[in-house]
Amino acid sequence: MSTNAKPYKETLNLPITKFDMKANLTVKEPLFQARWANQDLYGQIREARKGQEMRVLHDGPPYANGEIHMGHLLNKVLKDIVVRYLTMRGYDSPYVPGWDCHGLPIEHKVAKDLGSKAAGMAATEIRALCQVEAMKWVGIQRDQFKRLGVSGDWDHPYLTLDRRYEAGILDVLADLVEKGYVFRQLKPIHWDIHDRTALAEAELEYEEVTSPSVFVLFPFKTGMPSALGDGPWSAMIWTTTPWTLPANVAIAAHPNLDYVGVRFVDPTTGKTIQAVLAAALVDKVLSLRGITEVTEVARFKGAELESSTYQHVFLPRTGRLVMADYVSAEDGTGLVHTAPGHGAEDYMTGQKYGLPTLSPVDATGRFTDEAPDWLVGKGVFVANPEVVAKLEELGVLYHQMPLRHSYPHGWRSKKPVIFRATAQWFISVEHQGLRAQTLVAINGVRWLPSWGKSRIDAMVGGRPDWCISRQRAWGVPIPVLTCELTGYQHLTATSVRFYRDLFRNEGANAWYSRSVAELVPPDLDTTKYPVENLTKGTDILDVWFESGSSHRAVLDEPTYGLNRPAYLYLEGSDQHRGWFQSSILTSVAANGVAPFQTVLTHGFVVDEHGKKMAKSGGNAISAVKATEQYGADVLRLYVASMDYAEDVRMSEKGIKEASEAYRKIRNTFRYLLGNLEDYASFDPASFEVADLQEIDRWMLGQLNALIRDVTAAYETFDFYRASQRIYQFCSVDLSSFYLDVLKDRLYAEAAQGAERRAAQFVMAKLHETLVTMLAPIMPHTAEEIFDLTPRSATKPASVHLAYWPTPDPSFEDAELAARWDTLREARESILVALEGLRKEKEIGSAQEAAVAIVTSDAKLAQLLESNRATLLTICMVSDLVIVHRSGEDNQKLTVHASKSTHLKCERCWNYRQTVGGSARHPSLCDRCVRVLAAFTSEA
RNA sequence: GGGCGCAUAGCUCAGUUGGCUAGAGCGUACCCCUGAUAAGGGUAAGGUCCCAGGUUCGAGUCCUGGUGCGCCCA
Repeated sequence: MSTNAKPYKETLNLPITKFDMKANLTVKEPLFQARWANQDLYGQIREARKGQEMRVLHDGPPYANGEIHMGHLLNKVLKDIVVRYLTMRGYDSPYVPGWDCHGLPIEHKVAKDLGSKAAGMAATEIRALCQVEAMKWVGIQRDQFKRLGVSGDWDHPYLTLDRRYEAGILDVLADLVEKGYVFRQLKPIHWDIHDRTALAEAELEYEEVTSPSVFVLFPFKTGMPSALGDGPWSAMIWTTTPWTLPANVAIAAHPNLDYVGVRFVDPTTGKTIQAVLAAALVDKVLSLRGITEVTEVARFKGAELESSTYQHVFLPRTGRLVMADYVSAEDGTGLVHTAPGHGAEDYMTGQKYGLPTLSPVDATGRFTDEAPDWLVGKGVFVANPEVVAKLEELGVLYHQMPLRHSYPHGWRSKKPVIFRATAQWFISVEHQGLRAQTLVAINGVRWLPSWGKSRIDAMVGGRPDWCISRQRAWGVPIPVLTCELTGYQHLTATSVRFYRDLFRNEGANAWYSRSVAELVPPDLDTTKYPVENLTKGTDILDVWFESGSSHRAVLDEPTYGLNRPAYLYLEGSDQHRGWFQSSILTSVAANGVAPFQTVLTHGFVVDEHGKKMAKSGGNAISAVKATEQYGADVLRLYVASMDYAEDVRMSEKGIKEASEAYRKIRNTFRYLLGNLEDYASFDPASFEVADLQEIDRWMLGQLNALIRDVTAAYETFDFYRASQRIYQFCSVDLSSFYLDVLKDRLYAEAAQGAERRAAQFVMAKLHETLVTMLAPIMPHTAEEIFDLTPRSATKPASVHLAYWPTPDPSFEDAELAARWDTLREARESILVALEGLRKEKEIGSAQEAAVAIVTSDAKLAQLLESNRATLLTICMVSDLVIVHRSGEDNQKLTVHASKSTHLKCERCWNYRQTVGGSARHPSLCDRCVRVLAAFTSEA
């Protein structure tokens, strides 16, 4: 008999499964995706949840340009996890992905490809090329998002270039026009005087140039700080753009900086000069002309200058001193020449103080007749020396010198650009208290993390009016007709709605392709403004206005089947300034309420050192390549394992660690499936709960706790808590404990016996629960597992149609759980003792050992004694005795382990006293003899 | 320069209202098993809790100031 160990092995119930240990995700995932597409799983889910409470995660549209990167992956995977979870919880949670298709980067790309040809092309032609470019990337990104396993209505996404969407944008605009939010105002923008075109920040290239820098004395008129005493005093300003002096209306100082009034003698003219400038810059400025003798007359804070006025040096204009935080004592004089028509900061300050925005310069960079006579018709750069000469002539030029500095140039013309004020369209944030209303609406939204609220609060609270016009071709036109004779501009709610309907039928291209006569809206009086005098506006809307209108264009659009307000907006934290803000502003202005109930933000993907991940930085991991190499489920598990509220660190090492975690989870399922292979034929209705052993009940109690914890984590979008909890459960509670302990029962007991069936009952529960709770994170693997799940007749067609698990109250047992804590502690001590024996080469497996526990704690001894059989089982040792020694002071237990003196059962490998008790099976223990007897009779 | 954040073992995370001899899993090292086997089990080592002050009997936890990193703005 000693030679036929093999036949005994064949009487064991060893695991069998078709579920491969090797995931092979890169091959399998596309197959599952194809299958889901074929069976229209997304449609099935919609159908299954029809009529249930709706929870819409409204997709923020990524820009249709370039391949997806890790930031996209993070964002889309988080969204998909949310949507899948909500669906399993029974909500109707549709997901309509979108793309932001208009805007500068695409137009810029097209213009670059066209080169010099672009100049002569019609807007319609450029727009057609832009559309092709945008749609190309929509296609590419869509495939890449789908490859990540993101579930949604990919065949019907929303596109901002879609006719319906364009109409939606104008619908919002019409509301805002109707309510009086939209107005026109001058604003300085970057202007290329060579190409006669407006430029965006992204179209500027900075190059070194030499400019004439001048120090100019502007005489104070009134309100100077009293410490200065009697005048005359001058404010000394410094500028590198003398040509902007005709537009000077103010001088800016920093309120907290120290300023001084100094008296010195001009070494050339011998005249005494009294000038005010920043205290920190006096020595530097005077040394420019070698002046060493100086008297400080007074010293004061910049704030004291606020009420003073001055006389413009060559214009009959009184300017005023204003306060600005951007003023520094780094260079210049600490007093900044301010021309709101010729600078971005100047403009902001001008808005704050209600200063006029002067810009007496035409599109070619020549002074208009609003400028002084001696400048009219001259180009601004040509005029620089003339302005300097004039200053000198007037005796207000303290000093001049050439300065080498970086200056913006047009990307195409390569020529220096200027700031020039042009009329732009704005949305007033003060009109009808829009700012205040928005702040109230912000207060009613749930911001996650909570600091998101203070962030957007500060941004909305401090933002200026919203400039919504752009001088570009690729976007939705601001549909305004201008009468060239009178200058009248027609933009009314009626006209905008007229174009809305037109765009809905023909798209925004109609504005460019149709004649003016065809575009006359019903409320425009052509007797007053004859058609021949009308021209079409060439401005388009800011793309943030476009995407910010998605609550109207998408959520309110019946064809998408969504609703408003959205349950959730989920984007990176940069969108507090971007989409969240543009959305809530337009929504509050148009509808009076926020478009979302909850706003969840995530951080940015950074590298392993916490540095930003950038293509140019050489530290970027390609999302597309990583997916091809590791599989979407691994990356999804990786994303789900990190707290995205902060920056998300991603590295090759991290992905490898995620792969290991994935394999551990996968193997746990493989083991569950391997032992459930014959469970399909088992009727669970015939199962007696009473057959469950104590460890099984304990396990089901643990599973309840797991369900509760994981559900709570999903509810608060803390997926990392969920995935880590599940992972540790698989590793600690299952693999290294419960499933390990279960082996003896699963393998050695009778296949159909109550002992093994009880174990399988628990394993089936574990399997079913875990696969459901993991499905949002690893949808492909979950489906693969679900396919192989026993009792396939009653289960849904896909795990993604299943419902979220709930704890089973019948397995709540606090007494049992507490007792098991003690038992597991005892087990820990026993394992340490076994390791000692192993080191001494006394034993290999635990089964070879016999253990004695000694304790002076009577209660503990009693508890252990009454659970002796259980403890024996969970430690997998062959023998166990508990000794209570009352005299000793070892309160804790002591473990004595030794090699078992029993013989090894050839079938179950336990060392038992009963081995040899059967004549028929002399190498087996009594249990195996009993099982074999039944086995034989069954067969 | 300003606003909003973040900083605990190699990695990912725990550490309620200040009481910690700072925990978990993974990874690592070593060992066992060979009936989950490109698997499984065990044991162990690993931290001046970013730095410097302060409050307190006591601070990873509170305050102040730095440093580094991210987003947004200038």
